[in-house]
Amino acid sequence: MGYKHNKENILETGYHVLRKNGYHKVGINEILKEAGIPKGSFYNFFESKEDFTVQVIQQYGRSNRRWIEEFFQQEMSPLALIKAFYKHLIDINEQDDYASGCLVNAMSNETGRLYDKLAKASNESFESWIEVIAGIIKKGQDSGEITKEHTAKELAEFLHTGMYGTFARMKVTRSRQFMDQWFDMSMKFIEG
Amino acid sequence: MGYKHNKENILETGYHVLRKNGYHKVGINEILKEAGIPKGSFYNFFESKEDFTVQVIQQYGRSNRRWIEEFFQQEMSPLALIKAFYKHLIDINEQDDYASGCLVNAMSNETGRLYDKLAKASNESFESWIEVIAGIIKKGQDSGEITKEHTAKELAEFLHTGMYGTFARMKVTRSRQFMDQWFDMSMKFIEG
DNA sequence: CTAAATTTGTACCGATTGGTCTAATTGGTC
DNA sequence: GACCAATTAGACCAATCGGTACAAATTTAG
Repeated sequence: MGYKHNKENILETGYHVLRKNGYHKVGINEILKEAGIPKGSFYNFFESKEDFTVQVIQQYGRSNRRWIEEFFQQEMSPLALIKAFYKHLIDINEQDDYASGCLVNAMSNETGRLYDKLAKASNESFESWIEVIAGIIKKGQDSGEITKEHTAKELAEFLHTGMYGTFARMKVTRSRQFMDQWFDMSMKFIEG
Repeated sequence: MGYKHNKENILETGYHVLRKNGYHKVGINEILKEAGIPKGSFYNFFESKEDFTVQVIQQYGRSNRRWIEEFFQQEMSPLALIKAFYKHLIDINEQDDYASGCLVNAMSNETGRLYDKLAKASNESFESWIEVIAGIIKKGQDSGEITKEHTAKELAEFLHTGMYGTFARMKVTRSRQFMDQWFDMSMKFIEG
């Protein structure tokens, strides 16, 4: 049967709260209230706020990797897949009213140099996504759609960190203008 | 003669503390202690923590713009200036042990969608820098060194937001590897 | 059915948060 | 020297911070 609460639901709630507000703005009590659990349960499952956040990042890292893999199953050419992928991410941020960006980008910027465990978790999630994206880019290089001037991994990192950079602009301008502009320029870049 | 403390020094202290730790991690007391001033003086000069941070961003925005303008006074071709500029920024971050990145990037990501005044200040600082960088890029386009495939402003924004994106990676990997990689790819991009 | 183990719920902890208040002091101007 | 405004100093505030303690409730194992 299991008990009343379970880790996965708390982590899911934590993901939403942390993605929107960042690490230091959010208190444990806010997560408890949002998830509807008492403090005793939280500290039964998690050692500390930092340990909790590490697990939030890890769970999101895994589920987002699965999502990316599924996205790339669609019947399109590698270049078309990459374009559809990043266009879709921009759309998601627009629907979110430019409120959050990516949890890993937010955690990396805010806590990456402050807490080793959060840095490690953020880095591992990022790298696991890059693996998948680089895989598709490699296919595009083999078919001649994508430039061979740089390795597939370099191109994947260039694209994904480039998008992260636009999140800062997106949040202060509350607009997708810079993301669209980045998209056009970046896609031109990888086409060679 | 003036009184014991002055706004500029407090703002300067605030810049260092906020750049390293972000907005929500830092308490007023930490800034007071670091700047060596009592709370009464702080709230004599500033209405609130948010008002203080706005002024920190504004003062840094102005002084950094002056610094960029001076940097571009050096006797080099526009393309060489752009390269020297971004290489220098990477060097600065290495000397800082990858601890901080850029205040405006940090504030934009952490607070851009949370506080209107901080978003406005961050945006204005960023745009004032882009103006100067785009000016040099324009000269490079006129002399044929830099691609005309995109406008000078678009290229400047692409470069600067791209660098911001690598700050997230820099902070979690504590390395300049990604910044160097970004530099090589971006400079190839603007050369056309 | 009982005993052990786990989870739940809440009261509580010292420390810190952003901010207020007021009295004393300082500086510039008649 | 007198006067007033600005500055300085720090005690104080309620609210919240991350975390602990522990008893009660519940589930699982034998």
